[in-house]
Amino acid sequence: MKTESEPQLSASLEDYLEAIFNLAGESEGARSKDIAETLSVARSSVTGALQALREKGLANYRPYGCITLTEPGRTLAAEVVRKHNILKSFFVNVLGVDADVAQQAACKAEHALGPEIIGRLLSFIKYVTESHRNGRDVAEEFRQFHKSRSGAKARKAQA
Amino acid sequence: MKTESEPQLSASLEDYLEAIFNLAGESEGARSKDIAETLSVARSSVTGALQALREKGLANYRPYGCITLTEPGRTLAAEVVRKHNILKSFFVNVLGVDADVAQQAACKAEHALGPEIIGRLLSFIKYVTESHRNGRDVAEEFRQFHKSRSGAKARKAQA
DNA sequence: CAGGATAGTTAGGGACCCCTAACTCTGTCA
DNA sequence: TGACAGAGTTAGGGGTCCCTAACTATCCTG
Repeated sequence: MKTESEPQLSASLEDYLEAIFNLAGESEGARSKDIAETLSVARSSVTGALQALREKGLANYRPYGCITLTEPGRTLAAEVVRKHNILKSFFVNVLGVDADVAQQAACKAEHALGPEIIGRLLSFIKYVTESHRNGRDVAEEFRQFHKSRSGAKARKAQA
Repeated sequence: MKTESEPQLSASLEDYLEAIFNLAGESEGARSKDIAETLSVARSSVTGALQALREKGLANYRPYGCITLTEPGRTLAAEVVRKHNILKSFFVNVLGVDADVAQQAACKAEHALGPEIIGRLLSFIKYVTESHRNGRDVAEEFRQFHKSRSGAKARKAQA
């Protein structure tokens, strides 16, 4: 007997889950229209996704009703959000990328990386942070390194 | 006039491009069967992809003929391969992930990250490598850090 | 309460990507 | 040379995801 299979959520459905999680956090339940705006998608696409999420037991949804996540849905969404934040933090705080570039990249890459790499990335961020407290700021050192490198490149290109 | 649009290659077609690039490098032109094996895909799917790549001017292909890349195709493929290698190198040499896990993750993530982040990642690998030569091996330091952290976690979980 | 604005849904269709089954082509070996 | 094996293709179909257009429900305000 198998009431609920674990069907490897698609990247797209993960995005919907994440959006609902974020929107439902701010208010009480998400609105279809806001999900559509968040994901830059037509409202009708949201309806379809909600039906899929309901079938998988991840979202509480009935036509014209307000949208919340089930317990398993919340768990899954939280994991996606966690990945997202770890990636964004790595891009911003270690690599020194702009927040909005990091945001977009995290959104795409979060579907591609498994727990092994995500775990190490988190660990790495902690390592870099501690290096900062220990007076050997790896992130800052790298930023200097990168600046001088790319500066040299740019000068070369201009010649 | 615009003879050749640049249609944002899909992740799937990028994978085909990469496979052809790698296979054609080893011998003279790739074989459909080997592409199918490399990508774990049916042979008929390869035919479809080849037609798409030909239409985009990226692959030289005619039915039953041998498969090579055009000049623009090679350029694009080289860029994909470059991304792939940078990611894999970061996963292996900085994060200390197993080669095969890194390989798979790089394959998925390479489609998600833009030039800005890839560039910085490359820079970061160089930085870590130099830190090694300078007697302050960031990668090694991190591996120790990660080991002690995950060790502590494991011990905690066992208690 | 009526009617309009807005939100949400359904219907229908397209793009992409993959599959299996059945066919055709090609090269090789007796 | 003829026939077989294996490579490659075509036909047909399924799944996902998205869109527009048109319809329906809901809400709010006069």
